[in-house]
Amino acid sequence: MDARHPYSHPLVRKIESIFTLTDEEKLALTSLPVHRQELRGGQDIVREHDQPSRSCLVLEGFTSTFKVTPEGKRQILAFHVPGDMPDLQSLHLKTLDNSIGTVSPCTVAFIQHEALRDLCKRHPRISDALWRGTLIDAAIYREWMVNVGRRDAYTRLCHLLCEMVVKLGAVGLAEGRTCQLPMTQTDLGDATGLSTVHVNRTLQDIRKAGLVTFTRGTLKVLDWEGLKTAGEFDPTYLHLQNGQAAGLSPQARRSS
Amino acid sequence: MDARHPYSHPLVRKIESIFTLTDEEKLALTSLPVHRQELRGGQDIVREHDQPSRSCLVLEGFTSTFKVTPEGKRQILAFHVPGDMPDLQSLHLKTLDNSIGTVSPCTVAFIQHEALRDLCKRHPRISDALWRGTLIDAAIYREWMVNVGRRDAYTRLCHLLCEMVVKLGAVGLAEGRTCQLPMTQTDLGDATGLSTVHVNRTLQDIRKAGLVTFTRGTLKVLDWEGLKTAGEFDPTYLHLQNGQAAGLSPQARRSS
DNA sequence: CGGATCGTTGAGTTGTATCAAGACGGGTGG
DNA sequence: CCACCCGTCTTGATACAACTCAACGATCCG
Repeated sequence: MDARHPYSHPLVRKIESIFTLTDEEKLALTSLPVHRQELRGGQDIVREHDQPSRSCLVLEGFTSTFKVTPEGKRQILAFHVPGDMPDLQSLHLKTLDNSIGTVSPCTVAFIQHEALRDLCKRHPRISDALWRGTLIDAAIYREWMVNVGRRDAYTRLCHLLCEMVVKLGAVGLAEGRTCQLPMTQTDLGDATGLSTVHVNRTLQDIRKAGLVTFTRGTLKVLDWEGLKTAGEFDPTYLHLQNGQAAGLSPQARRSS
Repeated sequence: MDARHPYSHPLVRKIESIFTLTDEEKLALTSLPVHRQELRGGQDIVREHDQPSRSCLVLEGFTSTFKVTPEGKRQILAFHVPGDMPDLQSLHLKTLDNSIGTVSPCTVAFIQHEALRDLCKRHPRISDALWRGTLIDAAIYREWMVNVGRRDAYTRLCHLLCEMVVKLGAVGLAEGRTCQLPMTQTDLGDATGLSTVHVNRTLQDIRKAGLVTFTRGTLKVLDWEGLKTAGEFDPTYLHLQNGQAAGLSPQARRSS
């Protein structure tokens, strides 16, 4: 068990960042029956038009939500980090309208809808917290739409890098402003609506400007203020509590 | 009261398209205290960074959710039609991350968060129905991201027109495949991430192809199958029940 | 030491933006 | 009832951001 997180269950951690759970609620969460699974990178977890009877919780690694157009173009709609439930929506919407796959090797936990529904019925506050989580996902979609629709390639990529650093910082996966980012340039292109070639050239520009170093899997922010400005990044839409929005790790936050 | 809709309260209508409400639930919904307001077109209802203590329900007219970048570019994130609650999310997220404004003259009803929270606590099924509604909003954001990120102008606009016809059909506001669409070409551009000029030229192409007529606020679909194909339109993401997805008005559906 | 995946570069093309100006049409006031 | 105005729609000319195609270099790994 991690000293920083007295309750290691990721759902407990996540909800406790919003309000304090009672012992009964914690017990209900930690005793949820789950089915753990290890997955390689680049695998599908669920596919568009599936009608799953369970949702998944990311324990380790990165997953993405995406759709593919009839011509075979892929649009990544979201990246998910440990603690996220990328297809919680299937609890209320029978048919999936997007696919979910792993970006890097992952550990995921599957939870039956029946168990989740039971949990929500018995614990309305947990139900509300899960609802809130899906509302934040929607807020991120909104911001990504602005990104893709109205910003140029340079701004778009800076914005995405800012978001990833802050999201990872909020779950304790960024040391200072350095983090593991396993996605390929093709992934970044599919997430920002750009071609791989253009992502490559634009990343070079961002590096040349001295904002970050970013080589195969690790991102290091050299100039956070500069990156934020270049990416027009305002973290309001992530709806984080307290100092999480600063993109600092829990340790750094405690000492600030 | 409208013969087609024995309960004219828009929330009752909307939820009853998913499951049957008990009399008690209907009473709780219809007796919600609301504050009605008439608004002209082009007015803001709420603004980014507001912390509202109420949410609004569109009774008549069209509203849009949007954000504006630092350089003044606007991205419209959603259009809302009567029966929608465009800022229901503020019930769980304190600070708004987007603005909402009227596209055409509107009648809206404001409902205090306190009343909504009370309603949800007493009636978990209604709470779930509202949650479901916000999940569908998120599904629409996802589809729009594909639209803006991966489709060309022609396909993008066809897709948007398809969506509007189906959404309006589902609430009984489309006669056959004709409906009122009060947005300007600038609005369409801001929704699709295109410039006004390009929207204009592309609409001309769509008209020339014989898919629609679209002048002065009314859209008439001439070739529904053609428009659907051109727009790569698959209504799964709207998560409608029954024949609503066909884009027919309730009358047409009944007789089919 | 292949083979596969990912990153990098160059050259040529194109979809869409921008700028600028005119046409239309509905509303308002003289 | 006409003149004017403002928002919207339309058209033309030009510019450029980003795409495509194609090839080559780096790694990593079995």
